[in-house]
Amino acid sequence: MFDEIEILKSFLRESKLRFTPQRQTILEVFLSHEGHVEVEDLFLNIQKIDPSIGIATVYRTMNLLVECGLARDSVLLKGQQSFEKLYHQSHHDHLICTQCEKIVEFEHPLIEKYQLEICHTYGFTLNHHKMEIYGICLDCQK
Amino acid sequence: MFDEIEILKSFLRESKLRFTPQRQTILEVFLSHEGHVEVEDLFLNIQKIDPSIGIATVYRTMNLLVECGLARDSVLLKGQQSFEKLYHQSHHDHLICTQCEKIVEFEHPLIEKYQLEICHTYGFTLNHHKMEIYGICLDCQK
DNA sequence: CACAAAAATGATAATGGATATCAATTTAAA
DNA sequence: TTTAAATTGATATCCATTATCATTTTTGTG
Repeated sequence: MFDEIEILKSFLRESKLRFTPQRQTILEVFLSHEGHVEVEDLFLNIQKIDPSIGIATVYRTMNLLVECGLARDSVLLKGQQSFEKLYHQSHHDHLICTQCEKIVEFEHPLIEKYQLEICHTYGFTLNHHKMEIYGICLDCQK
Repeated sequence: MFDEIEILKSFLRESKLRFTPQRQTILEVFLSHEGHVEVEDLFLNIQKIDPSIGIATVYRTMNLLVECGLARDSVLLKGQQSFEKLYHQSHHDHLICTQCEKIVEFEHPLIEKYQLEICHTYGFTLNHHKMEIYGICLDCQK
């Protein structure tokens, strides 16, 4: 919580931008969400705290959070733009139920290893990866 | 080429829809593309063959192709809707250069194996998966 | 503390991709 | 051939996101 605000502050300082109450509120509400957040949900929760904040500022600020590495675009929900936390999150992949759209996050160390192999084979320098497995969860199988 | 048209035809028959010249043209142009196609590119190439086909028909037909399993939404390019072939394609994952956006398709048998393990752990029935590795390709490293 | 310059904000207009509408055309089947 | 249903293309509409702009806020300087 503390760290993230410091990261945003120093990013803004370096870019000659300003740390404003609106930006703080938006960051805090974003951090309070687990997993993947759509802009709409984010906006609703932000307005509970400060109804004067406009949707344009939310979009602008979320783009800043992506730039400074605190958030990234989540590619799970196609219709709307959505985000997930990046900093202080252990890397995880996604198991997605195709029926109820439940999302489970998981880690598998060997997948991390094989992606290195693959990069080597094709001469790529590894950056990051995304893996999504689609299936039907226990609840929906009943 | 032949198979795909038969699949579309029988899907349309079952749904009491009709196989039209426009739908045939759109399917053929779609199949002639390798990898991931944006609607815009698809539309341009369709118009070279039949300039009277409208953009609405392209969207409508692509949705039919997704419904009958010949295509699926590609999640690589976020801005525009884009598609990739599903039928007669061996399953592959993607290696993406974050600099030039080049896409290399690869397969790794062990990844197929570990996703089964993961599904078992969480009680999911496996459906399919998607994996994307991001890095910098040889050309861009120079 | 006051003041000027730069940046941020909120309201709203503009944009652009995707979908809905509708009159005209085409198709299938009787 | 005739009729009902589906399809088409043109275009209006929708809606998420971005751009614009007048106003407000912030920062830093004297």
